[in-house]
Amino acid sequence: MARTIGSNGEETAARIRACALELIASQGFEAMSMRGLAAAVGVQSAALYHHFATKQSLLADLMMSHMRDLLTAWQKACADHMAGQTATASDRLDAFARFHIRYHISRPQEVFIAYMELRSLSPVHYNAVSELRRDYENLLKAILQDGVDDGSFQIDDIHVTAMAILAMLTGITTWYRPAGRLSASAVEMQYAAMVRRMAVDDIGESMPVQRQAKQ
Amino acid sequence: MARTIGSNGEETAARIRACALELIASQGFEAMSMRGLAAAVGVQSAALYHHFATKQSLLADLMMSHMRDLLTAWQKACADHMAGQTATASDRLDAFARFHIRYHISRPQEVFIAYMELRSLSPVHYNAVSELRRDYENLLKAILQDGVDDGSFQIDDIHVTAMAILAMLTGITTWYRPAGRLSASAVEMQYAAMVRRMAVDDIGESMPVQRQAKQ
DNA sequence: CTAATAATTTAACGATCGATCGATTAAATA
DNA sequence: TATTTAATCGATCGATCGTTAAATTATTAG
Repeated sequence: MARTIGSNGEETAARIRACALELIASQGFEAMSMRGLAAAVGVQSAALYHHFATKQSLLADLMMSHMRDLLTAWQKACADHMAGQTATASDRLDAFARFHIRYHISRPQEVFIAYMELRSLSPVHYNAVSELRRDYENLLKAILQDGVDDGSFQIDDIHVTAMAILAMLTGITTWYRPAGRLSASAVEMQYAAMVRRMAVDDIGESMPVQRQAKQ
Repeated sequence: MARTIGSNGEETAARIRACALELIASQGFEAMSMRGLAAAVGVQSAALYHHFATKQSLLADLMMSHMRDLLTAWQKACADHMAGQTATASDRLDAFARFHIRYHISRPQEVFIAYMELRSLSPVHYNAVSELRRDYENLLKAILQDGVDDGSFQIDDIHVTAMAILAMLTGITTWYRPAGRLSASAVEMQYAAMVRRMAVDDIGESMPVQRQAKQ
């Protein structure tokens, strides 16, 4: 026999993925040609098809990987930060916001593609990615619901608030640059504060249950 | 002589623009072919070049028109709503948010294209569109700055807050559907409330100037 | 009615697209 | 070493891309 697994093929596949991320993020999926991708990898275009069946399946692979990594990273962040102990809804919302910001700032290309190239996916792949995205959105919604149930959050509509928070946070990648005026941690802090304000209405006259004052 | 101006050409150009909006919004600019656009208009592809020099200039035309219409509409909304009289920063922020939501909800395709196809523009057109976009962002920033100056807003960073608000509001177009669970006015009300919370920190202990309680 | 011009069609150019084929190279097992 | 198979290359397929040139139709001024 010969080359069983992981000799050189996985390394090339990884390089293809990395180059595809860069090219798709900068040019868009439709604008990226397989020949251009092959040239960036340093290989002939035919070699790409040894690792990915079609251009479409390459995009699906990238987006599914991103969503799975995101969900896994959040599980790990949960396990790390609050090992065993139960946290308040406010703390969990804060942790979620900070996690989302950090993760998205550290992977701008994957995030950009995941939100921009949904329409380039075939219906089957679109549904698969959408399902994972819904899972992620539901994580935030569950936190918001808990906060509403125990009276610590004042929210009109869970879905609307969740969409607003996610759009606001994900939008960071459209303007944030590591070499810019603000550090990543400063951005994280400010956005986390805004998320808190969106869920907790600290207005004097309209207060329901007893308040646990954050910060 | 013959057909001087606006006989039939402008009508066709308008139909081209309308079909292009739909196709670009659903497929993306790169994925839309000039032949496909011509078929949607009900004309041969060569006829498109009588009205637009290139595919690129068609996109630039759509995006520039959108940005100009947006800025004009805001000026008109200002003139209508607060004729002559000076409004508080809080009222102006509320008006801006509601205007932005209404305008974007009523033109989902233009908005989607304006935010998604920036990278498909040539450098020259990109700079021109970016300039108009910066003008629009500065309208919001000026309101925020006024509110900070007179003590009615509690904001860490004007730029960050403006980016957050715009991302949050513009994101509405990614999930809102006219036939959906929520009416446009309900969405407008909820988002306007969230914007107010983001600018005005109604927390009890950290209060500076006297408060004008909204709503 | 005629001349001029706007608007559109027919036909095609060169380029590039995603994808495929068979041949070739490289590595690892038996 | 012989054999097997992963990996890549060189060449190319048919389709489609944006765009153009020339011919044709439609419209209006003079």
